[in-house]
This record gives sequence, structure tokens and C-alpha cells, in this order.
Amino acid sequence: MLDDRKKKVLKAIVEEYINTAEPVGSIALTQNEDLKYSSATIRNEMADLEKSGYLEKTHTSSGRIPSEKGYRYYVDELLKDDNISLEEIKYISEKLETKVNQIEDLTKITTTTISEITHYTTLAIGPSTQDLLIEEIKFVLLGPRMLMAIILTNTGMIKETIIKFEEDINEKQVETINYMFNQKLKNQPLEIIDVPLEEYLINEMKYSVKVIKPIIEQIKKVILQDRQIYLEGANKSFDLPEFNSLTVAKNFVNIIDEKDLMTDILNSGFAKDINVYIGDENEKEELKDFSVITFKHKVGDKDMGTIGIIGPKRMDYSKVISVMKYINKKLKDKGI
Amino acid sequence: MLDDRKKKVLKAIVEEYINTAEPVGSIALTQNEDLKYSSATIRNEMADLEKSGYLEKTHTSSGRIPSEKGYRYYVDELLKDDNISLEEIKYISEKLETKVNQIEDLTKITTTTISEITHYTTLAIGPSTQDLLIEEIKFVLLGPRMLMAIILTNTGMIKETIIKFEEDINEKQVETINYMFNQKLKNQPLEIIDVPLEEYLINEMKYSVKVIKPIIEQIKKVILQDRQIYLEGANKSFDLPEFNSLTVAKNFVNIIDEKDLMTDILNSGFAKDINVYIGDENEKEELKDFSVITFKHKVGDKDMGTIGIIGPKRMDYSKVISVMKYINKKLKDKGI
DNA sequence: GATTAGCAATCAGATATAACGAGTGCTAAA
DNA sequence: TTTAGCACTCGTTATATCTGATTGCTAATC
Repeated sequence: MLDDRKKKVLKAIVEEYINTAEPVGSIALTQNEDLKYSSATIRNEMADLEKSGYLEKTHTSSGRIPSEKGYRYYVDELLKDDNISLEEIKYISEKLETKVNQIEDLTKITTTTISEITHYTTLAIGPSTQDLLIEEIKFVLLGPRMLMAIILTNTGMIKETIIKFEEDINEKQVETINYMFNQKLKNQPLEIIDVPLEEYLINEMKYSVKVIKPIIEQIKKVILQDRQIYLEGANKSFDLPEFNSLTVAKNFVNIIDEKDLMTDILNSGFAKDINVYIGDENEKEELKDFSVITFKHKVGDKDMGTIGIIGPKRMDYSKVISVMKYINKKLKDKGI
Repeated sequence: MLDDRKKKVLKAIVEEYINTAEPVGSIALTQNEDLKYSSATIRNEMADLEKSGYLEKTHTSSGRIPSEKGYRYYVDELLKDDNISLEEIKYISEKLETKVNQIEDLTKITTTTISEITHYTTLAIGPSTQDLLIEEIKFVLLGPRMLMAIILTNTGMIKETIIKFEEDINEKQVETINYMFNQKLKNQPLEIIDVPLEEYLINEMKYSVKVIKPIIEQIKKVILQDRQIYLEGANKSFDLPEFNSLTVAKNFVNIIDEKDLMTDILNSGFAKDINVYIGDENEKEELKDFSVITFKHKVGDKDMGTIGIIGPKRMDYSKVISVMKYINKKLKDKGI
């Protein structure tokens, strides 16, 4: 669609604007290696690119800034996605090799690493419990009226919760509970833990509602409970010039303060490996002035949740996407 | 020290300024019920109060604002600490009666409640593990090379962690581990889990270093690990006029982004039930433009950690202190 | 002696005006 | 097709002026 020179002009403007946060003028562009033309020629191209909607002006006599369409074209067609240095590769590798006992800890490490390398605010959410199968469930008596349930899933995730009772229970009972639950739950999806199961177990076993009901309720709660959200480098955004606007700064704090919103951000559509939402492309009204880049990460082939970056539309897409691609690959290759 | 009328003037200025965030002039004060004097009289009193350091001017012909000394006097001598409405009492009571299975969940609920009622940013940290005694430690085999350790403390706190091994272990071994650890750890402080214990157990038991060492290491880690920090209502601060200053806003984000700093804030001196640090009174340089109010909360007589509010020096001390006092009492009375 | 009315002096903040300059669009020449 | 040239635009910055809230002080009053 765009001829070669127009592509070069657009690319140069996007990258210059990402670097400087200042509207880019025709004379500045003549400095560019790839654009050995006079400023007048560049100006004509810029006017064309504006007519086709790739560029915008902040006012009649200002330089140009990319429109959302411009950023989109840049992301889809023009950027380098291997924009990552040897030092960065080394740093990431070291970080990802940290030994962890619980696989979830790796999400936190990855989130921090991404934020450190890209200098953007990074968020992450743990894996969804949907599609998980129960591998085993263990009950441990912690006191006469206190039981711990430990659920092991087929992906190696471990969830545990404490259950309190209004009457005493003994080891013998726990053994039966252990047996019955495992009998019924092995290789079932987590969602099976619900009212019908409760009724079945109450009928089947001789124990009262007062024993079975709290177990089911509490396990259900821990399965459905808000997934852990990680947030790193919120302050990094405040070093960016767009955060000199109080409205932008305030919007941003509202976003990161709202866990539900962050969950939604991280859970929205996943067509590709790495998903880029620029400004209005975001479903959420609150994000229309920001860009969001997310990717679902897996360790080996185990789903580990989603990591995302939120920053200004003038984001260094090339750097962020390169880093995410590299990390994505690195984690996939990783044994656990 | 201050005569009665000066106290009234100071109190009126502090409270008016807390309400409006605007310097208070002598004419405005004549509206006050308690100050039926002419503006000239008030002016003279204000000049005196400024000379003694309780008030400040933003410029020669502006109204007065309280100095830190003024706030301090207000907090120590003038404020009402039962400034809490029936609706608020009802709301708090309801919230605090929420059933929780783990006592830590109560800290989160309390934090949210305080933030909702005061409209200030609220932070909290879980209890210190110092002084805790081990009541019991349980080991559960989750896989051939995976063990869960569950530590019960004398305060009802439960910590659990997963330990991975490089060689298989069996139920028989776990039983021995269970026995030996409990033998050695019951009613001991958590800190006992360290290298000397490791050496003792390796000598005493026939198991290799490869079994004992990971257990000790991982338990030690979970005990020493950063205590959970709760943060609520960060965005609420951004509704305050002082956050229109970019410097203030940025400082604030830096504070709440820095977990270590927040931990330090919540761990600093605890002379009284409720501790108020106004501006420069804060140990941390970063907080010199803010006020911090903290209190250690207990459920029954069990230490639950510390909750704090961070806001502008122009904070509604009366409301915050009243709410904290009430919650403090309510939690102390609470059975678990 | 304490209180108050009156008034000049002060100064932040709002409003108005002018000068500056980066950058554009367009025309005509190369 | 490219480029030089130039009038024009408009945000930004600097400067001056005006406004109004508030003070400090003096002298009159209670």
C-alpha cells in the first residue's frame, strides 16, 4: 500500500517520536541516513501520510506525530522484533535460571525482569484454574477443629487452604475424607468441587453437613479466589514526559489501583503469541490513552498466566516485543 | 502555654485548612462560633501564633497555614479523638465481623475498611515472626521428590512451604523427619531453624545432607521472607489538591512502589498505641512532605502486624485517629 | 488595657499584549 | 520529480498591567 519511501518516512517519524516525545519536523528527518532528500520532499510525503491517516499534527504548524493507525502499521509492518542486546540476553537468562520451589515464583521474577529491562510498568496474573485437573487432594489435621486441604493439579500447581469446623473431627474421619474425596475427584476438573458433590458426599458418608459443607465451601473459595496479581515498576511510568499531565498520571494510578481492571486487561483476547493494543484498540475506556502489550507465558507447555506491559502509546514497541519474544522462547525451552 | 483564645484560633485555622486546603484569613475566622471577635483581634492573635512558630504564611499577604509545630500541637492538645459517626461505627463493625479462615485475611479487610472510611491511602504489614514459638510442624509428602512443611505457631499463624529434593524420599522417611523435627522444635522460637539444627539433625538421623539441607533452607526462607504488604486506595491520594503538584505525586508513587520503604515506615518506633509522624518527624527523607499515622493491631492479644495511613500533612488527624482508636479497640475485643 | 475600625502596602494569580521561532503549505524554478 | 524560497500559522515565552484578598499598623473606641 505505502511505497518504500513513505514507509521509511513513517518508520523514521515513529522511532524519532518514541525517542524524543516531541513532534517530528521535516528538517529533522533529513538527518536520517535513509532519507537523503530535501526537507520539501519529506514534507510532501508527510502531507500524504497525514492524508492517509498515518500521521497527525498537534496544531497547524507543528511537526507530525504518529496516529494510532501509524503506530499500528509500524507494529505490523515496520518494526524489528530482535531489538535486544547481548547484555540484555545475558541478564534475562541469569534471572530466569533462578531456582524456585513453586512455579508461581517464576512469574514474579519474570515480571520484575521485564520491567527492569524495558523500564515500563509491568503486570502479571497467575494461571487460570480453568482446564486444570485435580491430580490429588490431601487433608492434614492441624488441630481438633482445623484441617488443611492441599490440592495438586496436573500442571504442578499446588493450592492449599485451611478449613475450620464447629465440631471436633479426628484422624479416623480425616482418613475417610481423604479416601472419599480422592475417589471422587481424581482427574476431574477443579470445578467439580461444588454443591452436587457436597450432596453426594453427605449422602454417601455418615458425616454431618457440618463437616462436609465447610470443606467444599472453602476449597471452592480458594479455587475461585482472585488470582494473584503482580505489579512492578509503577514509578517507572512517572519518569515519562506524558505523565507530566495530571490527567494521565491520575488515570494511570486509577488503573493500577483497580485489581479487577488489571485482571480484565490481562485476560482480554489472545489471538497471537504477543498481543499489542494501541490506545483505542483497548477494550477498556480507561486505557484509551495507553498502549498495552501482553503475552501468555508457558513454562515448558504448562500455562503460567499472562504478563503485560502498560505504557504510553509512544511506547518502544520494538524493544518490548523483542524482549517478550525472547523471554517467551526461553521459558518454553525451560524444564521445570 | 497558649492561652485559651490562641488555642481556639489555632484549632480553627488547622481545621479550616484541613477542610479547604486554602490559607486561612482573619475575616474567614470571624465566622467561627467560638471566635466572636473582630478580624483585627484575630489578626493580632495570628501574628502572635506565627511568632511562636505555630503558623506560617505562604507569602507576605496571604492567610496562614499551620506549621508542623502547629499540627503537632493540634494533634497533642486540641483534637477530638472520638470523631466518628454512628454510620461509620456500624460499617466498621460489620466489616470486622466477616468470617475468615486465616487470621491474616483480617488484616486485609481492616486495611480496606480504614481506607474506605478515611479516604486516605492505607498500608499494612503482617505480623513479625520474631517472638513466635513453633507449636507444631507437619510434613506431607506431595510427590516422590516433593514435600510440604506446615508450621503452626503459638499465635495461630500457619506458614507452609514446598520443598523439592534431588533424590526420592518415602513415607517412612517423612515419618522420621516429622518425629525428629517436632522433637527438636516444639515450643522453640522460629529462629531455631538454622544451620546448627541442620548439623545436629544430619548427625542424629541417618539421612543424607541432600534431604535435611533443603528442608532447613526452605523453611528458613519462608520464615524470613518479606512480610506481606497490603496497599489500599493509592488512587484516593490523587484526589487531594496537594497531588496537583507533579513532584508530590511522583514522590508518592515512588514511596508506594518501594516495598522496603513501606516496610520501614510500618516498622518505625512504637511508643504509643497510635503514632503520628508529621512531615519532618518522619525518619525517611522521602516522607518529609507527608504525614504518617500507624498503629500495631492485635486480635485478642495476638500481634497482627501494623497498619498505617499515609497522606498530606494537611491530614484529617481527628478522623483518622478516631477511626484507628475504634478499630483498635474492636479488634482487641474480638475473639478469633 | 483590650478591642476594633480604617487604610496603605504587599503580592500571587489572572488577564492582556507583544515578540519569537519552529514548522508548514504552496509556488515556481531546477 | 525534486527542491529552493517565502508567506503564514500558531504554540510558547516573556513582559507588563490589573485585581483582590489579606496583612500590619495606627489611631480611635469600649
